Amino acid sequence: MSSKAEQIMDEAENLARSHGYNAFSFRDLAAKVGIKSASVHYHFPTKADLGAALAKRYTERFISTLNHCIEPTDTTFEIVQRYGEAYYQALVQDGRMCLCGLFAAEVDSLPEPVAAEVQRFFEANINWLKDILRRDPHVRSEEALEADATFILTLFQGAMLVGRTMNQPEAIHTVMEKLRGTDIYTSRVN
Amino acid sequence: MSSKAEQIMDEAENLARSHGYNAFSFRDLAAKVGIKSASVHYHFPTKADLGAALAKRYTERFISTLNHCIEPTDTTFEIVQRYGEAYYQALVQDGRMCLCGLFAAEVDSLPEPVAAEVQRFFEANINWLKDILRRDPHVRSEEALEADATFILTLFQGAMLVGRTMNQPEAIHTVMEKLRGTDIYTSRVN
DNA sequence: GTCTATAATTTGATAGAC
DNA sequence: GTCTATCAAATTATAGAC
Repeated sequence: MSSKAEQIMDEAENLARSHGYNAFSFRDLAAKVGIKSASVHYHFPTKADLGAALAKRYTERFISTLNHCIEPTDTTFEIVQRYGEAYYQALVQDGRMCLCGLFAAEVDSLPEPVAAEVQRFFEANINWLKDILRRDPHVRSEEALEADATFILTLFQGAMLVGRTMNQPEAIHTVMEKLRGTDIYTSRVN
Repeated sequence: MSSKAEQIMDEAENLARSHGYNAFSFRDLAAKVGIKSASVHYHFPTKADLGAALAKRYTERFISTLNHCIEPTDTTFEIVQRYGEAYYQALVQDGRMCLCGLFAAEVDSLPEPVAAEVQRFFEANINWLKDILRRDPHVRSEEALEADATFILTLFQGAMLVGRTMNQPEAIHTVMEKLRGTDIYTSRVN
């Protein structure tokens, strides 16, 4: 991947995380990068190609970031708090949505390859959360793991959506605090 | 409001709840209704007018539906279950999103009057939930009311978003069940 | 209220020069 | 790799006849 392609993806991600897939054009994007729209097509033949590449890179980076901030001694509680904090930082640093959360809303009008990547993002999140919960001394059934992971994912996706719309990013911290009052942290130390 | 305008809104709502605001056109809509796009402009001068009218009607109907399915003897638990069930039914009956949840994702590319209506939808939901929680024998501070209402709203919005994307509407029931394991239902009877 | 016709703009995409 | 030039299609919206 050339550095120019990455630069294009960086700007495209900014636009997509603000306006969504349907509301940014190759011309908007080219203007941000400082090239012409025909040059964008050289790197990404179609908009679907670009969209799928964006969602894939976003997923890989998101999961990678999560993996890099857990220590073997961390409690489930601490890790899930950091998971929520990742959403908060993504929202508050530049006021932008989760790329795949936003794409998910548009899923019915997304080219199929892009929609598939968005599904993979959610799957990857569920699997990551299940792995974290599996480390927990409290043994859960497979269904309980799935349910707990789904609960955490949907809660933060919703909080991000509502928090951005209402210009209240703190909504993410609000639900993070309320999450303490659930049975998710059965083995919580403090 | 003429019956034709309502018919236009009905079809527009179907399209918008599938594809979002940016991915449906007056031509798509006119074709569904069986008229020409110029005739749609007669009823709604601009797309922003239509979008705002859609969001406003949706909010009023959503809150009205909620109000019509509570009985004085209902417990907080029962009412919040029905609140979640409203999301489930909206998703499973026709596979479509909450109109304002979808619009919320697009908020940065929405005409300002439409964005304002979407904010009002969330505000109305928070206020409705706070009123329900206030009936509860368990006394809460104003901040606790706000936090609990935000928690419930964001959870179901997120579950709807993820559930539709993954073709798993049951995700809403999953989080509904997990919601029982929180301190939201402090005064729950059963 | 609905139509035809059309304006003005934007969109995703391609051909071909450099 | 990037450009100019251009295309075909779609978009929001308006004017004016019926």
